[in-house]
This record gives sequence, C-alpha cells and structure tokens, in this order.
Amino acid sequence: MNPSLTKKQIAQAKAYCTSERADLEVDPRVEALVNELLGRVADKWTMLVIEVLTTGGEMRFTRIAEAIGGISQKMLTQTLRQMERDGLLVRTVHPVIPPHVDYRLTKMGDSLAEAFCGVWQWAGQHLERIEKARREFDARTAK
Amino acid sequence: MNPSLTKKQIAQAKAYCTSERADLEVDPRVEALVNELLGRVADKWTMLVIEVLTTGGEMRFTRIAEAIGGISQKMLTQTLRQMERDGLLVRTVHPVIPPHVDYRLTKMGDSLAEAFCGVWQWAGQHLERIEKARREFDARTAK
DNA sequence: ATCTATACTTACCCAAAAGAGAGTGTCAGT
DNA sequence: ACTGACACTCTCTTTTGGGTAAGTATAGAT
Repeated sequence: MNPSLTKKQIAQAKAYCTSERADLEVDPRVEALVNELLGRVADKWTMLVIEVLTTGGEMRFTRIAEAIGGISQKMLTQTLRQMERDGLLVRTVHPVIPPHVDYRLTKMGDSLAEAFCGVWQWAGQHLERIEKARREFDARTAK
Repeated sequence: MNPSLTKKQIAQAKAYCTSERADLEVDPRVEALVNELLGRVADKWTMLVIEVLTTGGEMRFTRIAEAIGGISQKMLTQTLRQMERDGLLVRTVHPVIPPHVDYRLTKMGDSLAEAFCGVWQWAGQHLERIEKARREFDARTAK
C-alpha cells in the first residue's frame, strides 16, 4: 500500500463527512490509510490514556496507571510510546533519581480528544437504546 | 459491573465533552459502560461496514464484502449480526433461491456514522502530520 | 549493608481474535 | 448429471493482545 497521499485525496477525506455524501467516490487508498490510522489510534488503551490526560493534565507514569486502573506496566509503556511516536503526547524525562517522567497531550492529542467527543456523546446518548435493542434481538432469536 | 445507568449518569456522559471539563468528576461506572460500548461498536470492521452502507445504501452480503475488501466471510457475518443485535442495521431476508439478503443502516446506524465523522475527518486532516511525527521519532530513537 | 522508590525492559506464557478453507442447501441453467 | 450462485456455518491454524514476574539503575534513607 502506498503511504503517500495527495492533496486531492486529503480533500476527499475531509469532504467525506461534511458534504452530502450521496455519490461521492472516495479513493480506496485514502480509506485504507485512514483506517490503518484509526485502527492504531483508536484502540482501547489509547482512548483511556487520552481521557485521563485530558482531565488530569500533565501526569507521570504511575499516576496514569492508577487513574486508568487495570492496565499493566507493559501495556502502559507500549501505549505511551506509540502515542509519543504519533505525536499525540510529549514525554519529559527529568534526569533525577528516582526517575521522574511527565506525560502531557500535544495540541494534536487534544484535538483527537475533541474528535472522539462525538462518538463518546453518541455512546452516552444511545446506551439505553442499544441495550433495549439487544434484549429484543435476544428474545427474538432465542425461540 | 452494573449494567444499568441512571439519568444522572447519562447526563454526565453527555456533559463530559460539551462543557469545559476542568474538574468535572465523571462517575467511573459511566466510563466503564461507555468504553465497553465503544469497544464493541467502534471496532475496525464495524466502522468499515458503516462506511460502506453509508455510501452504498441498501446492499447485500457479497456486495458489502467486495466493497470492504479483505474481510473474511466469517468476520463479515459476525460483524453484521452484532450490528443487527445492537440495532444499527436491519437485515431483510428474501426467501428465494439462491438466497437474497439485504442490509441497511437504521436511523441509529446513521447517527453513529455521523458521530464517527469527527474522528474520520481528524484522521484525514492529521495523517500527514502523524507520518511526519513518526519519521522524526524514528530518526531520533534510531541513534 | 539493605531497602525503597521510579520507570521502565525482557522473557515467557496463555487465551481470545482473526484468517483460511472446506462444507451446506437448493434450484435454475447447460 | 453437473455446475454455479448465494449466504452462510464449521473446523482448524495462526496471529495478536495482554498478563505475570523478574531484572535494571542509583541515590538517599534506615
């Protein structure tokens, strides 16, 4: 898959949602790239870290782990590194002993948090309706 | 974990993003529930199916598979069933031979598509910046 | 001299998720 | 009689995600 992206393709991706999307043909390569990105960026732990840092501001390793609860050191390190690599957060090492490392979201990280808000709100608003739909479906198919 | 949700908790979830979230204490149970929901609803294949059905309208099994590309029958069936159960799409079986089954998004499915738009747009807008961040990170850490 | 705190890394392991591929039922067409 | 179309379902294998536990470095406290 081609990792480069033309201006036109980005314009398409942007236009995708804002316009009436009746017969807008989106280049499959844009889709592939955006999906690959979403797959990495929107995983469980990343979302939780974003949430914690959004509400807590700058925090250090152990405090993030406590705030999330139920994450292993391994997974937290992994997630944090990935997010740093993607430019979603900055990692500041204070060379003291014992070690002290701070994490905070970048502007891009903040903007991702905002983008997620739509989905987050949707989930809050539709939670009950989904649970109802599930109950009905299960009742229907149990027969 | 308690699967029920009070009116107050839903209000909190809704308020979470719209307000200044400085020191808004969100009930951890709301978070747990919304995350569970997002985990199921926002997975890779569900997003792709929503995308395809949003642009393509009512479609049948094989056409969806073609449009997505690279999905196994098993995963498509599984995703579609789950979405039906959650009330995101309706499955219409025409009892003819060979079988003919149509899928289309419900209103709730459409609204989820809209909610995803924020993230989708974000991905389109930040793709290049992320790729740049990655290159820089890799250059930095390769030393 | 030993313990503690902090932020990791490494090695090993398991379970769940996903992919590959074959099988199923039925009728219409050749 | 055989093939193909469609929407699956079943089984088997591979991949991935993620947990546990141990190790590392070093200053300061006990």
